[in-house]
Amino acid sequence: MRPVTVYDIAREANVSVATVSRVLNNTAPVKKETRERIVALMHKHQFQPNALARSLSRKETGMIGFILPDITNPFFPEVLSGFDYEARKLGYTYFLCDTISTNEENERLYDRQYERESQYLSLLMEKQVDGIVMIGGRVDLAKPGEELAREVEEAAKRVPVLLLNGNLPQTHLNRIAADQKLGAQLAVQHLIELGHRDIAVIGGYAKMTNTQQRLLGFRTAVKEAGLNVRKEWVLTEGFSVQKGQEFASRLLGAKRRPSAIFCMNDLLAIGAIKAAHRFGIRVPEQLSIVGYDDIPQATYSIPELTTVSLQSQEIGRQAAKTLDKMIAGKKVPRLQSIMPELIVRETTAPFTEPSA
Amino acid sequence: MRPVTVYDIAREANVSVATVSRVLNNTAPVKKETRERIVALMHKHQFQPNALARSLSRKETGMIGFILPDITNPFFPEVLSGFDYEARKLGYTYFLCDTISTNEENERLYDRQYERESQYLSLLMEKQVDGIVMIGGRVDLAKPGEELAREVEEAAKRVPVLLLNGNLPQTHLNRIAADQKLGAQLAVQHLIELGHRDIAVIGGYAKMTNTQQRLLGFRTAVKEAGLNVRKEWVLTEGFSVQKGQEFASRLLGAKRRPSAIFCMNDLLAIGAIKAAHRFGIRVPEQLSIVGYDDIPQATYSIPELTTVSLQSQEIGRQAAKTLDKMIAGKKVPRLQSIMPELIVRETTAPFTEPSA
DNA sequence: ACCCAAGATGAAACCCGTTTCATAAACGAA
DNA sequence: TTCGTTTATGAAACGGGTTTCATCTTGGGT
Repeated sequence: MRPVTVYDIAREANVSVATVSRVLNNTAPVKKETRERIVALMHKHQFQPNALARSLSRKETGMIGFILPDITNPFFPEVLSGFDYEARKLGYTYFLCDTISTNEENERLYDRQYERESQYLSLLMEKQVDGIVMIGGRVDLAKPGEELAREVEEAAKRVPVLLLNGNLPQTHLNRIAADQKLGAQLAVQHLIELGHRDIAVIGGYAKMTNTQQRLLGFRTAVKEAGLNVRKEWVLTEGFSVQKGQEFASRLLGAKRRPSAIFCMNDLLAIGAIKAAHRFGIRVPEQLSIVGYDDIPQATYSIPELTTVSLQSQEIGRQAAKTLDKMIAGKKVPRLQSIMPELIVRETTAPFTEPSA
Repeated sequence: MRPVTVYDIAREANVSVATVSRVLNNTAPVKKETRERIVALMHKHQFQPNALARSLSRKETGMIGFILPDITNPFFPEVLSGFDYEARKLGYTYFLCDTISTNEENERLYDRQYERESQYLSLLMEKQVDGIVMIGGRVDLAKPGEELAREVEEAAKRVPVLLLNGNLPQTHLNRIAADQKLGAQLAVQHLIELGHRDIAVIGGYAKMTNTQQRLLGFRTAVKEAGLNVRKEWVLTEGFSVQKGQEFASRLLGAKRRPSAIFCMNDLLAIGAIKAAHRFGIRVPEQLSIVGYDDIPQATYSIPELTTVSLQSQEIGRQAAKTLDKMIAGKKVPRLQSIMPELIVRETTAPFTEPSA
């Protein structure tokens, strides 16, 4: 059966479609009696306005595109859940756009991510979304090719675009980002206060803005304490538990080993804990570990992770609110900083001289 | 500036919009020369067809609604990622509909879930999605009120609806589900083969189909082995790490304690490991633990979790493929069963008499 | 009793594609 | 050369709402 339309209602109520539209949207006064008649008919037929038609003429859809690199990385569901909370309140629905590629074996490949982002960008514009938020991927690449950046800027001319936790150098797009440098500083200062002097960093990707920022924070904190950074204690290129385990094993297997490890995210930290366990090194008594992100899993491990909270949910919430303002044509600050916060749990302890 | 439309292209190319539409969709032969002229103009103006208008007349949108209870529960991103993979290949975009409520303090509330599901159901129909997939929530309630079930059925009359890992009694909706009973049996049989005779179960919600099925599997396996189930060793109502810790603490604090615990999901199992750790009980030497779901986090813990894999990604993939068929009007089996698989890792070991 | 503003409503245009139907031209077979 | 197909293309309707503009009532003020 054909769905019922405003025309059906209008005909049966002996009014024009204009009047039906008016009661539907409350956009002009309608005689009480007429209104009631129409409302009654709508209920009777379970009338549901066709959002496509409505959006087509209104030129607004209430739809947003949310582009992220990998939904199975627990950091993103956190952000998303904050975003969802506000977006829902504001009456938006959103398309989830995951840019990761997986092959038939479910292995995650990050190589075609930028291509995916481009595809989604234009797909979303065709779908006439009211706005787009991007997190990770290209947004977090320190030096994207001219072309990549231009595409995003091009999109931003047609529809509000908001970047989360990243940047696109040489563009001036609105963004919300945690202060990554500060976050790293917080973590490292904490270790230093505990008396650690031999501190390693693991993880991240050298090309990423966020990684560079965190590394910068690390270096700053270390230098401020009058210590220096040992090259072989800076291991990058990776963000997974697997990688964390690898990196930490390399550190712990060496003749001279650090007494503390700062990890670029919690997944790495979890891997580091596992590595320590394999080596029979007790955490935090013999090795302190700090993570980054404060994903829920940070409290699942034994011992629970000391980490830096990026207030992921908060970023998501702000994103929804800000994008809504942009859509409404209001001014919003070019950059909103989110303050990271150190969460001290169980993987850090005062430095003690190895008793052996 | 106003986006360019088929009319703009048509005018400039001195043809009618019909012809433009034809080259756009390749739906009828167009003279080569004309086609090239049009294509050139499209590129020149970066023409992007308005998906709303197209969908409005085509009566198909390429949009799907994906309703799930809580994206921060790592099981769902897994399913979603499989779904994403196939859906993308098939040319669909999807709305993510999270039905959880969060209050300002970010606490997750499950109380208004069914209400949310209803809202999303009608929202999605208004948006004219081509299909809807539902997982968790109402779909997993053993005895939904008449009204709740009817709503879903009502929706299913207008648009293909596919239920994942659940059921809606008294309706005959298509679904894809792992054999929950079998999964539980696998887990418990494994424990029994290891020599365990005192086995507890924790977690789940008594009202949920999945919980009931798993409980059934548990009971079946136990009885088949000639053992019996102790009431105080069946603790339900919860699915979180927190709850797992609570339940396990209760079991381990009692005078008589089980030698193995079967957990209704991995989160609970992680909680159980933590509890054991608090009690100074070694896993798996003194206590075997089996989880359920095989979320990625199952390998993050120390020791790594023995668990039952529901092949979450596979469920997601099947979902996309099946929904696509339904949309195309093809016949699909009413129920597709996914075989669970036991993944033996490190939290289970042969039973040994307490040495004390 | 008279006028103006506000209330109530309809006709028609508009949003931007797709699709049907009709017509004209080109092509190949008889 | 003629007829039946294809090929090529346009006019117009359609999908289902919103919105502008015009018209006709009413109600309140004086």
